[in-house]
Amino acid sequence: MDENGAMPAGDVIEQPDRPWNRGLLRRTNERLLLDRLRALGTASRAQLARETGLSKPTVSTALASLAAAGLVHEVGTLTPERGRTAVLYAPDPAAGYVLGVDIGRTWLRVAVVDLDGAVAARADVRNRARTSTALAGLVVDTARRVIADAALDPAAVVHGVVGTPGVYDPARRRVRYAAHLPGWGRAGIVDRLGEELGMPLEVHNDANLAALGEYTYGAGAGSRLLAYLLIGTGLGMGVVAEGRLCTGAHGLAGEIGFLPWPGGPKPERLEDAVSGVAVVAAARRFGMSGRLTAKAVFDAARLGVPAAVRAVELEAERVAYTVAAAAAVLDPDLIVLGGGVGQGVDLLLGPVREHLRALTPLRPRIAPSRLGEDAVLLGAVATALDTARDLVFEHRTAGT
Amino acid sequence: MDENGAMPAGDVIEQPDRPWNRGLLRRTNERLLLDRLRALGTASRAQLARETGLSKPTVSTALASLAAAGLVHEVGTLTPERGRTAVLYAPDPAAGYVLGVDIGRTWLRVAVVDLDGAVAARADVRNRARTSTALAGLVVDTARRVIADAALDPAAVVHGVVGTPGVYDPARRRVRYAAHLPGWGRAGIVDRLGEELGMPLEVHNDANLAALGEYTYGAGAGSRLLAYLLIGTGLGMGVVAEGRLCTGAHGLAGEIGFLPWPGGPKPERLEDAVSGVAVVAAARRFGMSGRLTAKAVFDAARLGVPAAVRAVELEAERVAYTVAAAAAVLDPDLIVLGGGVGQGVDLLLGPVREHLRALTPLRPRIAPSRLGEDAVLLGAVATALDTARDLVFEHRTAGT
DNA sequence: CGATAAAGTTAAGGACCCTTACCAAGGTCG
DNA sequence: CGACCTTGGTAAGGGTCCTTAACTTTATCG
Repeated sequence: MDENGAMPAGDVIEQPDRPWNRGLLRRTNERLLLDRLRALGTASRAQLARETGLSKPTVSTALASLAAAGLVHEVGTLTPERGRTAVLYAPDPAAGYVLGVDIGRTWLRVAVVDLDGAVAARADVRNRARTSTALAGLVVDTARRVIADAALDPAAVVHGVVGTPGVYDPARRRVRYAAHLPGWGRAGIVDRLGEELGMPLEVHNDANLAALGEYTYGAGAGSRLLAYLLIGTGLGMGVVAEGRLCTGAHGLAGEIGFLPWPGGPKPERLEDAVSGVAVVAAARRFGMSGRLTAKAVFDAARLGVPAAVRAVELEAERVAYTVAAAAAVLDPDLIVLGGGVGQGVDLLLGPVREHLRALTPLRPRIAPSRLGEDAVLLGAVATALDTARDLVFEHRTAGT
Repeated sequence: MDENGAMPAGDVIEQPDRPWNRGLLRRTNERLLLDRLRALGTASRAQLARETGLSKPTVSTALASLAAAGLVHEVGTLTPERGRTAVLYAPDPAAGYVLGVDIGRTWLRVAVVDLDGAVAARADVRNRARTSTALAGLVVDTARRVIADAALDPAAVVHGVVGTPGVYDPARRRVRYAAHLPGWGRAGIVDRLGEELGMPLEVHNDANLAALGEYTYGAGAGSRLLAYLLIGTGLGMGVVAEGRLCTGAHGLAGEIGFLPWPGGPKPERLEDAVSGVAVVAAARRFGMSGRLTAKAVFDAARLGVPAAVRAVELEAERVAYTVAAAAAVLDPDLIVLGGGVGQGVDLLLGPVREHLRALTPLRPRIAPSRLGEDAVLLGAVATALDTARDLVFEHRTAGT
C-alpha cells in the first residue's frame, strides 16, 4: 500500500523488530483503548475495561493520558439501570484533519475531513489547467481555500492523499502513465505540492482509491475481496483484499486496460474497446451522429434508439469479458462498476450478468457504484485517515 | 491465508484486541529473540542484545527461558578479535517437526522436516488409489512410515499441510473442484486424516503451495509479487504477494482455468486450451498419432517433428495469453512456469516472450520453475513451518 | 432508609525491563 | 610477567506498568 506513497511520513509502520520495552507496552495499550473507543463511538471507562480485558485502574490512567493529549474527551454521562452514573468518553474528531484530493481530467475535488471522517469543507472546481504548473497551482489554491473555509489552522491538517490517473513512482518521485494530464508526469511536482501545502502527501492511482472508497463508505462494506472497475475516459481497476489495497509489484495491478482483447481483427488493448470513447465510437459505427458522449449514448439507448441500444449491448459484452478475466484471476466476492459509465449501469448490469453466465462459472456479485463521482475523493480521504490516525497518536507520545 | 486451512490449531493468530499485559510483553520479547536468532543462525547473547536493542540482562534471562523450553541451545563458543570468548546460541531445529504432503493425480509425496526446513525423511509413492478411502489410507500409511523412517515420536510432528488439486472449503469441511481425484470431495475426509495422524492439518490448493514453494526456496526469492503458473493435467495459478498467499474471497483466486478463451469458434475455458491435454490434442490435430503425452510432444518438437513444433507454437501462444491476462490484473514482477509442461519450458520460454511483446506492454520476468516436481511439496512444508514455528513457541509458554 | 449494583478510586504487590556497576576471560604491550 | 584494553556475562537496585483487592461514590429499588 505504501509503495505508491510519497513521503511516508516517518515510521508510522510498527517496526516488528523493535524491542518491547515498557514504553511500548503503555503506548500499545493506549492505542488499543483508542481504537476500541473509535469502534464503540462512546463508552465509559468501566465498559472499556470489560471490553479490552484491561483493569479498571489501567483504563483510567491511560484514558487520562489520552485526554491530556487531546485525543479523547468526556462527552456526557450515562445512568445505567441501576448504579452510579458513568462518565462517557469519545475520541475527539478534532485531534487532526486530513486532506483528500481527486485530480480528474475535468474536475478537481478537494475535501478536508476530521478524524471521524466528517467533512469540514469541500470544493469541486473545474480543471481547466492546461499545464502541470497551472494544475499544481490550482490544487494548492483550492486546498488552501478549503482549509480556510473550514476555519482550520493549516497545521491541524496532518496528512493528505491525492488521487490521480496513472501510477506514482516513489523512486523517481513522479507520476507515470497519466496520459490525459499533460505534463503531470514531471518529476518533483508532487514534492512541491507537499511542500507548499506543508503536509506529507501520498499519491495513489484513482481507481485504487475509488475501490478503497467503495470498500470503506460504499457498496463494498465487509467485502473480503473487492474489485472496482473504473470505466471512464480510460479503463482501470482497483483491488481491495481484506481491507488492504493490492497494488502489484510496480503499482500497476488492475491496469486491465492492458488486457489483450482478441475481439478485433488484430489484437488491441482492452482500454480502447471498453472505455467511454469506445461506446461513442460503437454508436457512431452503428449509425448515430452528432456530438456524442457516453452519457448521450446511454440516454438514447434508454429511449430505444437502435444504434445506441446496439452500442450498449456491445459494451456490456466487453465489460462482461473484463469482469470474467478479473474474476478468474482474483476471485472477488464483489465487483463494483463505476466511473463515467456509471451513468449507464442500470442499462449494463443485466446484460453483463447475462453474458457472464456464458463466459465463466465464477459469478461474483456485481453492483453499481454507490459513491458515484465521489468514490475517488472518499477513497483518498479514507486512506489519509488510516495513516493520520497513526500519525496523530504517534505525535502525541512524541509531544508528551 | 488461513481461510483455506482446516483446524487452525488454536489461536496461533495474535488477537489484536487482547490486552498487552506484562506476560505478553515477556513472550513478545522472547519471540523477538528467537526470530532474530533464526535469522542470524547463531549468535551470542551480547550480539543479540545489540541487534534487538534489549539489554544484556534481559537477553540472558529470556534466552535461558527459551533454552529451558528446548527452543534454543548452546552450540559452541566464539573468540572475537579481542575480548572474552562468547557462548553461541542457536535455535534447536528438533524442537518440532512438520509434515508436508503433495497429493497429485499420479504421485503422492510426503516429507517430514525439522524447524530449520531440513528434510528428516521423505517418500514418493505412486498414487494408484481409485477411491477416496484408499487414497486417505495411502496418505496415512505413507506419512506414518516417513515419520518412522525419521525415527521420530509422532507427537513431535506438530503440524501438517496437504497440497491437493481443488479448493478446501473450511465451512463444509471438504475439498471442492478436485475433478481428477474421484471421491476426494467428500466431506470429513480431511478431518479423518488429521485425526488418524494426530496432528492439525491444513489443506491448500496445489498451485498456491507451489507458488509459495518457489517463493521460499526456488526461483521467486525476494519477489514482491509472484505468480506461479501450474500447467499440467489442469491449469492453475498461485499468487504470492509480499510473502503472503492471495487466495481470493472463496479460495478460488488463480483459477485461471476459468478465464474466457475467445480463440475457438465458441467460447471455451482456457483450461481446455492450455493444459497438457490440449497440447496432445493439438499435436494430434496437426497429424501426430499413437499414444501421446505432453512430454512426448515436447520431445518430438525438440527433434523437429513439424506437427509437434506447431503444437508447441500454439501452446506458447496460449500461455502468452494467460501470462498477459495475469500480468494486466496483478502486475507481478515474476511469473514462474511449472507443472507437467515444465518439461517443455526450454521450448516455450522464447516463443512466449515473443508473443507477449505483441500482447501487452507489461513484461514481467518469466522464469522456469526451479523446484520442478517438488514445488508443491516444498510449498506445503514452508507453509507448515510458518505455523509450526508459532505453534512450538506458544506450546512452550503453555507448558512452562 | 438500607440493600444492591455499578462506576470509579486508592493502595499494595508483582512482573518485567533497564541502568549501573561489577566480574571474567582472553589478548596486547611495556 | 603483569597492567591494560576489550568484550561477554552477571548482580543489584530502581522505575514503570499492570493487576488484585479493597473501598468510595452514586444511582435504583423495595
